[in-house]
Amino acid sequence: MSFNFNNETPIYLQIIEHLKKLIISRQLLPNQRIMPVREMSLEYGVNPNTVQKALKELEDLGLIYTESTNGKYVTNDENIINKIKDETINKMIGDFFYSMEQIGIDKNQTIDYIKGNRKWIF
Amino acid sequence: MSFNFNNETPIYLQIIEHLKKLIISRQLLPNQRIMPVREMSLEYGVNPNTVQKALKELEDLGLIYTESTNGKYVTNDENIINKIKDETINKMIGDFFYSMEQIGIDKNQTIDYIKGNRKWIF
Amino acid sequence: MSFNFNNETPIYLQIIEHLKKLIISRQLLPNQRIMPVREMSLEYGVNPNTVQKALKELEDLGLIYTESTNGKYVTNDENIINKIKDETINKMIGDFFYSMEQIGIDKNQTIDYIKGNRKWIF
Amino acid sequence: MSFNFNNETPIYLQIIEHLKKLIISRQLLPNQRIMPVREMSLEYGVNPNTVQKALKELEDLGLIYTESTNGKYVTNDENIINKIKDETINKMIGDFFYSMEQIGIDKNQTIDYIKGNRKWIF
DNA sequence: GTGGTCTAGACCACT
DNA sequence: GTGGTCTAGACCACC
Repeated sequence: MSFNFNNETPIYLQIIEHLKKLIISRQLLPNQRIMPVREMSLEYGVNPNTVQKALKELEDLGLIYTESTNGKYVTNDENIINKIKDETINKMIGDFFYSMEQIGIDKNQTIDYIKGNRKWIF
Repeated sequence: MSFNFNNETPIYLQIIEHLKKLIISRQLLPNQRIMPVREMSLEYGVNPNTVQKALKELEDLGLIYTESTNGKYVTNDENIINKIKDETINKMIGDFFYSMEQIGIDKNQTIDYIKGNRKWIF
Repeated sequence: MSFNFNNETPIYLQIIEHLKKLIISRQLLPNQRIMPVREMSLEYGVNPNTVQKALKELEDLGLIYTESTNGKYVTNDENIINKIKDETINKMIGDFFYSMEQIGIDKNQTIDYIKGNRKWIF
Repeated sequence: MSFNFNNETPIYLQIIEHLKKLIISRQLLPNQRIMPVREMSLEYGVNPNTVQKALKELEDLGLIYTESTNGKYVTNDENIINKIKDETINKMIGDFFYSMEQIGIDKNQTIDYIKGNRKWIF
């Protein structure tokens, strides 16, 4: 895995977001074992404590659970996953509308663009 | 004006993007005079050369023009403004869809979210 | 390389014109590596930033491209080179006719001189 | 008269070239009285001595003559005028061919361009 | 070692 | 006071 952090956001938050995305996009499945902290810290190229801090928060969120001495696993609580997924999606959509409003495109116009009533290329 | 730069992107590019948004959102109107380079550098808290570099690129883009010894002005060429606006919108929409795909939401699902066939809060 | 700049034209523009000539006259070939910025600045006897500015504009023109951390190279796009070459030739011919008109020789007379219907020495 | 000097060439030489052009292009006619030195120095915005030096050289060339106390006049010797005109034309044509050779266009190709066997726009 | 960015500060031309 | 150019020198990311 190659990974680039940006400098503005604390690294542990970036790791949280990254693992969140892996879980809600089903690249990490419920009850799947998560890579050990030490290994993950090597992958990310950061201090194990930083990874530990990120995993702690993910566990607080309920996205992972710890089987003591056996490692950490993705939750099998689909409700939690879907809740986080919805929150993530809502945030992304909200940010998107906000960005569009920043350049003078209101919500209805944005929806028009998306629905193709207005043309665009990408 | 208070302004926070992030560390990942060159300052002059952030200035370009900021001024671009002001122009395409009509917060700066065609033929409107732009703040002098030195003054703008104080506002942004950066070196005048950095502002100069950003404004030079905006002039290359055709978004501003210079009246020598008098100052710089927003272009009165609506076509240019609209072209840049469209490009900006397309990029934002493209980035948005890409981010959604990153968490496993394909384009059609994204459109469903936007159109409200799926619920969300923001 | 010894080089004399004149005082009327900005140095970076003179560097641009010089490199342009080297490229369109095939003294610098497509994909040929260009001297590093720092070294070139020593050759020209100017500040590296000045060279940087010139090379940036040549890149904007499409005459050179950058391989990040490796150096800068002449474009391999023959169309660009020929386009710039044509523009340069047209400008030189236009300037020449204009100069001749300044001393009362119109275009047809100039062509007569060139074709040798009128004699001259050089 | 508005006049811009460049910084590379001595001003008196630029004045010489300017007056030469006026004479050989027949904007100043044989036996026509030339503007007094003091007046001309005001027109050019330079020191009268500088104008004086230029006129002295033009007189050495035979392009003007002095009627003591009455002023200076353009020569009525058409041979001199034509000789200088030819020299000027030859120099301009030579310079032009040289510039073209600088970008890899030899004399025959240049003539082709001029005669229109090759296309150009201006 | 490579290009790229940025600062601090100077000087110039123009008006 | 305006934009534009230039220098000297620093730091960064990339490999």
